[in-house]
Amino acid sequence: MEAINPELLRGSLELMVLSTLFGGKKYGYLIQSTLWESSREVIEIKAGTLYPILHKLEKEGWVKSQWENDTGRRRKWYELTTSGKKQLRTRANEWRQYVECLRRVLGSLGEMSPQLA
Amino acid sequence: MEAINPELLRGSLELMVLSTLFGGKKYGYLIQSTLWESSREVIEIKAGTLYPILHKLEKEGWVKSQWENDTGRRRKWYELTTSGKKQLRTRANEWRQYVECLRRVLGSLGEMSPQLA
DNA sequence: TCCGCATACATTGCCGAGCGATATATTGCC
DNA sequence: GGCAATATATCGCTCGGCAATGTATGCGGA
Repeated sequence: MEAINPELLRGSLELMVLSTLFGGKKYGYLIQSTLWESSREVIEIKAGTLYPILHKLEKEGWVKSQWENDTGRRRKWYELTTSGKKQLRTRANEWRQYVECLRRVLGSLGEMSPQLA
Repeated sequence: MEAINPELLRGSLELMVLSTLFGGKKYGYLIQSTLWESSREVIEIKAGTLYPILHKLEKEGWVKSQWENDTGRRRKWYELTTSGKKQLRTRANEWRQYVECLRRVLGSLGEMSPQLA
């Protein structure tokens, strides 16, 4: 018995952050609001979750950051690195595989009384 | 800003166990192997995870159990209750909504170099 | 016969994700 | 002047999942 990467049984927030940065360079607070909107007001990543994730992503070399000093607001801009894009591709594929897997496991529920919501 | 049930950001193992029991009455070890097969050798729920889940599901009233005393092997059979079926329906819908949500968030990745795996 | 493996259930303790709470500082509006 | 929104950061808690461990039985092969 061998199994899938157990990491993605747990959260997919890192994936979402990486994905959001794929849309272009962003700072923390902007990542929060972008994610909130792209998920149609569903995913509300908390500050206490987001910043530690960003620090980790940087430590792993998947993003690089730069402080903005010119304008008034103090902002730290994050950008995907090459290895970050690779990581994103990997994670996205793992996610798709996991979804497909769950689809199979839940397959038999098709016959369940199909009450939506 | 309001958000979805944060529980399913975490694991979906309870959902999988409930779903497996929808296929009929089963004992712990059989749930493990059924899940393993229905997921095509991907989901390997560990004993240290499964049994605490089953105890919790019973405590919540979503399953009921009965010890098998006739045959040699000592087995505890679990069965979905009515409220358990309702719970399963709810959880399955939450899962589908979450998947749809992620699909939207990852939507922009469609243009990413489409290397499979 | 008996050793080892699969079966079968259970509990304890650890790890780590996500979050609430809190802290700090600035901008903009009423 | 005061309050909300913006912006980043850290600490400590909770809880899911799992490795490790314990116990016990049935079965096949050497």
